[in-house]
Amino acid sequence: MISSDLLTSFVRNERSFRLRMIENQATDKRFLILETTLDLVTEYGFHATPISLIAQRAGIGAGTIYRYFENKEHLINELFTAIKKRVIKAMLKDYREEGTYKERFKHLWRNLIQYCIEHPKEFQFVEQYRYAPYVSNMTREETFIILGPIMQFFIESKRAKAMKDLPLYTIIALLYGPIVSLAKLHLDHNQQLTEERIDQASEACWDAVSYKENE
Amino acid sequence: MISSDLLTSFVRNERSFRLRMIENQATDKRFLILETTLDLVTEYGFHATPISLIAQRAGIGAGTIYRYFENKEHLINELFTAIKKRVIKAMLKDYREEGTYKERFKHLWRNLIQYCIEHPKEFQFVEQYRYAPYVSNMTREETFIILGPIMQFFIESKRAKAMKDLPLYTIIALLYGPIVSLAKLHLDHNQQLTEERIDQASEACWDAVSYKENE
Amino acid sequence: MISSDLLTSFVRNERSFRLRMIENQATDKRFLILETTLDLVTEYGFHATPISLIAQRAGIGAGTIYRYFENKEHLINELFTAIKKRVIKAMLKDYREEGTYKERFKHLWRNLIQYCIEHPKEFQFVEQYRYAPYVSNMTREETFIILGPIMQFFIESKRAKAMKDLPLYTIIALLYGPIVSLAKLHLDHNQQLTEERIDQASEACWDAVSYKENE
Amino acid sequence: MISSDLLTSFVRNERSFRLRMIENQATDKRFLILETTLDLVTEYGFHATPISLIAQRAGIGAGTIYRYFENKEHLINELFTAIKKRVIKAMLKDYREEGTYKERFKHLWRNLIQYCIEHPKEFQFVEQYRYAPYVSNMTREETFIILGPIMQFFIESKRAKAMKDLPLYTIIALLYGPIVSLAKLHLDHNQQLTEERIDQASEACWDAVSYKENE
DNA sequence: CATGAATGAGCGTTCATTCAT
DNA sequence: TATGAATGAACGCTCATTCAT
Repeated sequence: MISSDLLTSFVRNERSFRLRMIENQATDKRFLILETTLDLVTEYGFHATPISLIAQRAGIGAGTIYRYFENKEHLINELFTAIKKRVIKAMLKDYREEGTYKERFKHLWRNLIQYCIEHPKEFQFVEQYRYAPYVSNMTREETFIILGPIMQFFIESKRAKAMKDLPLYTIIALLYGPIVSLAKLHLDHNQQLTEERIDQASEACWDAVSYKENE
Repeated sequence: MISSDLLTSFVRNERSFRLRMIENQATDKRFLILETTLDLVTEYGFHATPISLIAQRAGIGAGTIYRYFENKEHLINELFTAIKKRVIKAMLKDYREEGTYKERFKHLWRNLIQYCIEHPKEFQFVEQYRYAPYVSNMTREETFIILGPIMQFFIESKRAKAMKDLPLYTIIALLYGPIVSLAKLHLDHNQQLTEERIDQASEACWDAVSYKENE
Repeated sequence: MISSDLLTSFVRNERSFRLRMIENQATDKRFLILETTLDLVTEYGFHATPISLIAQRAGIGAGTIYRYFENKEHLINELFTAIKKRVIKAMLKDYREEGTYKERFKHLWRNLIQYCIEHPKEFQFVEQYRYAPYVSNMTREETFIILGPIMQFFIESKRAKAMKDLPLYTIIALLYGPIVSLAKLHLDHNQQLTEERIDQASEACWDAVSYKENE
Repeated sequence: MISSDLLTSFVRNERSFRLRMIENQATDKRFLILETTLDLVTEYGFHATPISLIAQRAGIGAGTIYRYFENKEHLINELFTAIKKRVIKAMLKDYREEGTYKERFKHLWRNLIQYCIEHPKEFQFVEQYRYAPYVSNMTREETFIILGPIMQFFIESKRAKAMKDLPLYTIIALLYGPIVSLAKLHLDHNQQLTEERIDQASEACWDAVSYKENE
């Protein structure tokens, strides 16, 4: 005979298990919709991927999408934010605040370009909708908040005279710009961006922002 | 009585004059449509600018646009090509194959960023539709043909050991990438990209692609 | 030890009690749905009040409504009938078959207009859906059955020469029509329908259907 | 040989003829849409008659409707106003400011009920949408402006002591209410509203608003 | 050649209804 | 029995494109 406590406990666990299942199912469906949207929007563009197609490809009803996202614009914005977070996370992967500034820079820089190359859809999506009129400003501002740690690195590097005393915006442009261009050229022309080339480019970028004597 | 030859000649001239007029009118109308499209597409985005609005703003009938462009996609593509040509032309403005490589580089680089800043609509348009799925690949390849002279400069610079021996793609990415990023930040955040900052950035770009000892 | 009879009886009572509870709960829920529907439909109109909203406002699940009503149309029809019954009941409140015909008429008439003014939602609902295509004819015929007692009054009044010998339909129109119009004007224009004005109007209505010399 | 004046005149007439044709075509199409809408909305109700059905029944494209009406709501509102104007016009048909007040009243009253009976669709439409939430208030106010002449009649009648000194709203309710009720009953129950019955009813209405001694 | 009225396919979105839990 | 997530048909509306004038 099972003790009443054990039974109660079982029932409670059973319920919380179910709740978790339901929650997970919902999360999964959200995720499914987002990923399907990413696929299609990258392939066809925002306006050429009707909600109905997303639903079809996701294997769900069109109306279901509206249970998870207020409308198409919100869906895109959430996808945007989700990807941005992944990008930042990837960039900071295995990053430690140790070693020379150059080493730390190269770590971050390579993480980022690696992600762009390995996740072409995410990269294309972000680049395509970066300044599209229907990506809300709030989303763009959010970006800056999550970018905080990286900004901190730049500021420190400048203070330590490892980097030139350039405005933050200039530094970002000098480092992020080439990544975008390289990734675009890589993906568009299907030409191999080898380890060697990535290294060359990262060295060149460091040359752009660092003092010459500062090796 | 007028000689038949003269009359024939007059008639021929008359006709060719008319043809030229018509041609010019036609050219003007093409131009008018393209410029109006640029204005509207930059402001509202491709899918938010109906053909009817372009016609209205251009002061012509909607059907007329279809006499000059096969359809909306072709219109965008032609606009894309037209702007690209203007960009290259602006980049090569006052460019002479004289002086040091650095000087020549800085001339080209500044010409380009200057154009982007002074022609925000053209810049935004190109950036926005650069990798949009409905901009045909042909157009993108055409770009490379008109970019010929600039490529030539890079090849020469490398040969003269003024530039590092990097793949052309890498060089383009290192120089063009920051321009795009800077211009975007400038236009988006309305923060002044002063002469000083432009110079700083161009110096940094040169540092990226040139040998350190190579001043 | 309890006698088996008593136990049986207890169980039976227990069951019938439960049944009654369930019945009451069911009745309550039906009522709750109907009232919520009335509120919302009056405020937003039939097609602007989704089932889901009714469910939400009623604090129940959307599916539950379908346990009580076959579909939305049936729900409206039942609401219609329910309100009609209330109207008739209100009209006959404190009505006695005594006094002069005029007095009795005025009692009924005032009861009716009073109800319309005091229950604007019910009034509006009935008026709005009176001849809507989706209110079934059966419902309208039912009205006539419950209107029996009032019809009786008209017939008697005519027989007693207190009322003109007009067709029943004409009498109804002459008495009910002004009530609807007055109530509509009252509710729509928020102008006070004072006791005095109600009395004036009821007198006028009596003048319409009674013989002049018949005071 | 035709004189140049005549030719010019012909051309001018020709053009204006064409313009008129175009104008008429447009007017005709507007009218066609309005009448088709009236038919369908009366039959099925506003929300049960999709734009697509109106287009189909009118033999035009769905999009065409939007060239003539901003949206569905506007279409309904314009139909509402158009019908109201017809009603007022019908009411004032052959009306002269001569004869006794009673005669004049009966003329107006009979005109109105006649119109309601002879134009059941127009009548039903107005009654159905009179206080529907999507009929704008402006439209309702417009009604009062076109009703001006009739209001004038009431005011004069009261001043001449032909009518009781009742508020205007009360008079309207006493006279218009029965018309609506009679017409509804007539149309709903398919029972003949004979000349005799109409006369009886109009007499009764006059009794309602006039002084007894005032024959 | 230029026009713009007409078209209708196709979109985003809603919501009555179902059904697994 | 009650729920509410899921569905998908159906809606209002837009706009690229055509074609009679």
